[in-house]
Formats: sequence, structure tokens, C-alpha cells
Amino acid sequence: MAGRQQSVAPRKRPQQQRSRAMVERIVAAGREVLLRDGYDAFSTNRVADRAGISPGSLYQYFPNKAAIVAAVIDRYSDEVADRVAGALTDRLGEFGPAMIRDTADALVEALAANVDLLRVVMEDLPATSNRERRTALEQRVRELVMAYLAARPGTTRSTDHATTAWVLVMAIENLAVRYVLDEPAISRERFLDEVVALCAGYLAVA
Amino acid sequence: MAGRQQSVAPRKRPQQQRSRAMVERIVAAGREVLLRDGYDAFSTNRVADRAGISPGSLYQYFPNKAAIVAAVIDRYSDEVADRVAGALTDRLGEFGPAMIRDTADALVEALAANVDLLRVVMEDLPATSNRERRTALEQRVRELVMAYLAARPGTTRSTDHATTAWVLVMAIENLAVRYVLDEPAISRERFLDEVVALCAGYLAVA
Amino acid sequence: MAGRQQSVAPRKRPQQQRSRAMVERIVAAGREVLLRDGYDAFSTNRVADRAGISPGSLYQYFPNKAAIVAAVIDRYSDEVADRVAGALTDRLGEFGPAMIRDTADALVEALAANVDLLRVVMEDLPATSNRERRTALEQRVRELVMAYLAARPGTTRSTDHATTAWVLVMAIENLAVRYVLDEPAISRERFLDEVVALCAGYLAVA
Amino acid sequence: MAGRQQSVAPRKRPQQQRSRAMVERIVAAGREVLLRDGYDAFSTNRVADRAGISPGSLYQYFPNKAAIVAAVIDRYSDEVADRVAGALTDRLGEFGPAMIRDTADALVEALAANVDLLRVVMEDLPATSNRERRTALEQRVRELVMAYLAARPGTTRSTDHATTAWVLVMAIENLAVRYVLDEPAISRERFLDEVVALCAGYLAVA
DNA sequence: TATGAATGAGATTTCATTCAT
DNA sequence: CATGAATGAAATCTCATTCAT
Repeated sequence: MAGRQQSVAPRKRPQQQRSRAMVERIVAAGREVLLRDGYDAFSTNRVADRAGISPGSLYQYFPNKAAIVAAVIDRYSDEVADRVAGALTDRLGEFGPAMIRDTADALVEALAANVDLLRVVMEDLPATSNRERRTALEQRVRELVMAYLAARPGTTRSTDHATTAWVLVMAIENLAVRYVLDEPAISRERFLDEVVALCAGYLAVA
Repeated sequence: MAGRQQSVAPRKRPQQQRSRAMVERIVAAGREVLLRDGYDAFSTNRVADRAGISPGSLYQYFPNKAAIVAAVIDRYSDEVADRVAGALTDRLGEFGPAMIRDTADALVEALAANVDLLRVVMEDLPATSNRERRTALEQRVRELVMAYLAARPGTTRSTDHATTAWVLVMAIENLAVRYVLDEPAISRERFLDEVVALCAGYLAVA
Repeated sequence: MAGRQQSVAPRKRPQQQRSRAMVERIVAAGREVLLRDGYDAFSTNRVADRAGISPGSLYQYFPNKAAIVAAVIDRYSDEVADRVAGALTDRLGEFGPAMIRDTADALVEALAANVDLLRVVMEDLPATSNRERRTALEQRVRELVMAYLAARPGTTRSTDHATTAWVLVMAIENLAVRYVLDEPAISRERFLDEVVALCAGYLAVA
Repeated sequence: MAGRQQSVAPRKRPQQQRSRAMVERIVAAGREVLLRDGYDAFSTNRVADRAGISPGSLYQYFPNKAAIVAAVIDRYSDEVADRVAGALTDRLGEFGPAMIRDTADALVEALAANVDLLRVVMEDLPATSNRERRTALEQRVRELVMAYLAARPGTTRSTDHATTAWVLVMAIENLAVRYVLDEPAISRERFLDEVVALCAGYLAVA
């Protein structure tokens, strides 16, 4: 596919454009509904309503209700993943406290940017809708961490980097999510300090 | 039906007794349904069916569907909490690696004892049904940890025990849950070692 | 797409040609859908899909869904009618067992040629879509039979040829349809013998 | 309702009674809808409406829409079957013209008693809903006819009674249905005469 | 002429909850 | 206390048809 031109002009824009715009409109509407009314009230009719289209039109762009929810989450997931990956690659050179701190910071920042959505996703939605996306991200980050560990022998006491990476990633991820969601009386800076301490200590322990 | 006496027997033991038994029967039925059919199929009718009573009778013991779900989770939560608390009090004297290890062990053990239910609770159920119960448990354990920390000055670099406890509890809890649920290729012993390393390192870091 | 000319060729032959070809394409697609997916799945969208055109284009050639179904049946009906009429005219001279037999044979043959379609038409479709076409055919054959009867006085006991023809045509038609559809354990030859016996006996009874 | 007595009376009447009455009410409503509005308008909501109950209640008595339609047809089918079987057994002794005539008469009478329903069933409904019921009846009658034929050797030219019975039953059934439905300009008496002639001739042909 | 996105009414079915008995 | 029939709102999804481009 991808660009069958007859002559000069780039055809095939109208539907593309329209489709994309419509999909976005629907996702935006879905997000709004999720945020404002919660998952229980997330009905296709309501989404269509908010999107200003007819319920039938929804099904021209999504096969079913679940797909709409998934799309909404995907947008958010991708954003979080991008931000974290960005921070990670920015600090590519220096494995150490700064890298950990910045990555955690990026993660918290990204999660906090849409706390409300995070809350709905984590607390309202059956985790299943989220699971795949989440484990994929975890897997990706874990592999990155393993690579770093392998590149810096001596950083850890153990040579089982897979396990080390698993523990690290799980700990940071869950800590960050809970921090954002539960809003404990801990400042952001302090929280990051703790995360760094946790990781540093873990890696350093002879 | 179940025990309809015609005339002879004196209406033995007030409602208390019956109620208790009935509540248990309903909770058991609810648990079965949750386990066998998943949360989506968890309808009051089905629970009543499995409990061998009429749907109407359900409402004599529970105000609504959510309460039944909550009760099922409560049973499990309590069990987990009891086991962890038990381990903690057993090691009351010795704050240190052994205590951390045994507590984590007890937690993993308790969670693993009903993986299927844990999975349903964590992945199928909207987290809201779980939330209160969970945070209450966390709170309890956190306070315990804080007490320990306060009793042993010098254990930590920081004096903000609340924060330290929060980090510790959250990290261990989430790690344990994920370990049981995701079943990574890490042996139980190894996992516990890592948890101990994580905590020890965190506490030790000057 | 199929036959998209870029520039050279002059818009050959007005709409007539195109229309005719398109109608046939749609009817063919409709027939396929009916056969492959059954009547329940017979949606205009699906037909358009199979025809390789847009649903909107359908309405340039047919006023509505029913008309497409009707057209599909018409093709089949016409085929059957032609075959039967052919057999009848071939045996024009000889009214008698041979004629009855050959006509019945032609009918069975024609019906059997597309059992699958017959089955869908008779069992899946609301008979209404079929009715007019069918009664028209019956009427035609009935008139033919009446003409024969009138031309051969003495063949029947009764002079009410309309009634005789009605009975004859209905009996043979339904018998043939059921024979093809139900596939009873009766050989084709045997079946034809029986039909002849039935008709002969009916006509001969003093 | 219907009198729930406290002591003496045989138990287990209440629900039974209620159920039965409700089922009948629903079937009646379904029949009305089918008759008045046709099959296309036969929606569960409409049936519930006409029955004066809520749509949800329908599903306490029938598993789905199809089952309601089936029940309506069953009532009619049973009635027809009973009448025909009655006529057949009444004339048990005399195999011959009278028996054929009376059976056909009973069939026509039974079909005609609810022409409107027959019309809907035959013309509006996909034949599939009807098929099983119909073939079962045919089978039953066929076996009866075979038994008669076997009991009266010499009645027929052929000894293949299965085939003879098949032809006879199919011919009469279809003729009767079409007679009632198409209302040709043939008197009832005349029609029965013709049926008798058809069968007699068929059986007599050397 | 062709397109195909948009429509929107409406259909079937579920299920938490109630209340007369 | 127990029952269980009745409720009825609401949800998801389909599809024949139209009409602006």
C-alpha cells in the first residue's frame, strides 16, 4: 500500500484524514467519559454522545467497546513509555544515581501528568485491559536495565542480571504508581531520594 | 429449604447462629463463583444459586452485591494479614535480615496459598473493591515498622521513619504480589534474598 | 475496481452496457452470499463487498435489499421455468405418460442443479420473497396443462379442467421440491414412475 | 394465584399454576403479535408489551425469542396433528375412499381454522423454525399409512410401501396447505373429491 | 456515476434489587 | 425469615439506507 499515486498529486488524503480525526475524536470522548463519569458509566452510547456522533459510527472505527477503552489507555501508556524512554536515553552515558533519579522523576512526572486517568485505569478498570500493555513496557525497560548492568560489570554483587533487573523495575514502577496515586506526605524530591537510596543500596550491597 | 422443621424441635438458637452460618455459606458460594466463573459472571443470582438459596435471601445478609464481593476479599485479606502479623510477632525481638526475610516469606506464602483468588482480585476486579482493605493493612504494617525503627535508632540514615516505612512496605508488598502473580523465573529463596538485599541496602545507606 | 481505464479508451457504450454488467455482478455476489453465508448474513454491505463496490452503489441498480434477493431468485426461477417449458414443448405432440415423466424429470433436474440455492430459498427465506414469482410460474404451467386437456377431450372424467390442472401442477411441483430437498431413499427413476402413476391414475379414474 | 391451601391439599401447585398461566399468556401474546404485526415486527419488547409484562419477565419462561416463536407454532402444530390423528383413528377400520376423504377433510379443516397463522408461518417465517415439527408429523403419518398398506395386501401395485406412503403423504399435505393458503376457486367438497381421486387412482393403477 | 462515511432506530438480553406471599 | 417471580433500565451492537463530495 502506502502511497499509490496516479500521477503527481498525493491522493488518498481525504479518508485518511477523516479517519484519523474521527478516531482521535472518539478516543478523546472516551477519555473524557472515563475521567468524568468513571468506567461504570463508560457506555458506547455515552461516548458517541460526547463525540457528537451516532452510536453506529463508533463501530466504523472500533470493533467494540473494549477497543475504545484500550485505545484510550494506549494513548496514555505510550506517553508514559515515551517519557521514560526519553529520560533513559538522555542519561545513557552515566549509569548511577543521576540516571536512576532522572528516570524515576520522568516516570513520576509522566504518571502525575494524568493522575485522574491513572486512577481510573488502576482502580476502576479490570486490570486485564491494561495488563499486556503494562508487561510489555516492563519487559522493555527490564531489557534496557540488563544491558546496562552487563555493560558495567562490578556494579552488582550478583551476576544474575535478569533477576536484579526484575526487582529494580518492579520496585520502582510500583513505588512510583503508588506514590502518585496515594499521595503520601512525602515531597517529590524526598521520594526521588528514597528511590535512589533503595536502588543504590540494593546494587551496592556486597 | 435446608432445615425446615415442621413442629417438634424448639426453634433452636436464635438468629445469630443461623445468620453466621448463612453468611459463611454465601461468602463461600461467592468465592467459588469468583474462582470458577470469574468476576464477569459474578451475579447475585449465580451466587444465590450456588449457595442454594433464593436471590431474595441474599439481601437479608448483605446489602448488595458489592458487599458480597467485599466479604470474599475480606476473608482472604484477613488470612494474609494474620499470617504476616504472625511472622512479624514471632520475630519480634530481632530486627534485621532474618525478620525481613521471614516476613516476606510469610507474605509470599500467604499470597501463594490462593493464587487463583489473588489473580481474580488483582486482575479481574475493579481495584476499588479492594482498596480500603488493602490500605488499611498497609497502614497497620507501616505503623509496626515505624515503631521498630523508632525503637532502634541508628538503623537508618534518616529520621523520617514514616517515609522509610512507607517505602519499605510498598516495595515489599508490591514485589511479593508481582512475584506470586507473574511467576518470574526466580526461585523463592532467591527472591527472598533479593528482598532482604533491597531492604538492607536501603536501610544501611549512609 | 476491475477495469479502471486511465485515459485512452472512449467512454465506450452508454450506461446500458455498464448497468447490465453491474446488475449481473451484484446478483452474482448476492447469490454467493446467500449460498455461502445464508440469509441471515445477507446484508447489503456484505453483498456490496463481495461485488467489489460500495454499498451506496448498490442503490443505483436496485431500490433496496429485497430487490436484490428477488433478482437472485428470479435467475434461478427463470432457469427452472425455461427447462420445464423446454421439456414440455419438446413433448408437445404426445400427451401422456411420457410427457408427464419428461416434464417431471426436467423439473427435478432443474431443481437439483442448484439444491443449495433451493434449500436456502425454501428454508431460510421468508416465503414472501418467493411467492409472486412462484405463483406466476404455476399459473403459466397450469394454463398450458389446461390447454392440453381441452385439446384432448376424453382424457379426464371431469370437464373442470381448471381444477384438474391446479391439482396436477400443485402435486407435481410440491412433490418434486420435497423430493429434491428431503432426499428420501427413492431413486430418481422410481420417483418419476410414481409421479406418472399418480397423474395417470388421477386422470384415468372414471 | 389459585388457592394456596395450608394443610390438606396436595402441595406443589402454586408455581406450577403461575408458570403455566404465564407461559400461556406469553404464547398468546406472541401469537397475537405474529398475526397482527407479522414476523418482522415480532420483537420481544412487543410481545412483553402485549402480554402486559416486562421484557425481563419473558426470559423467566423462555430462553430466547426463538423459543417463543417455536411455542406459538407448536400450539398450532399440535392442534393440526391432533385433529388429523383423530380423524385417522376414527376411520381405523375402513381403508378406502372414505378414510382418505375424512383425513384430508380434517387436515383442511384444521389448517383453515387458523389460516392467518398458517399464512404467517408458511410465508413470513424462515421455514427452518418450522421444519423439525413438520417432518416429525409427516413421519408419524407416513408410518401409519405404511402400516395400513401392509395390513391390506393387494391395495397397491407396488410392495414398496415406504415409497407409496411418502408420495401419498407429501401430495396430500402440500395440496391441503396450498388449497387453504391460495384459496383457489374450488369448493371444499370438490377439492376433497379430487384428493380422493388422486389417491385412489394412484393406489389402483395396475 | 461512484463513493463510503454517517446515520439512528431498534433489537435482544442481563441482572441487581424488591416485595407480596 | 425465606422465597422467587417480577421488574425495567440499560447496554452493546447491526444494518438498510442516504447524501455530500
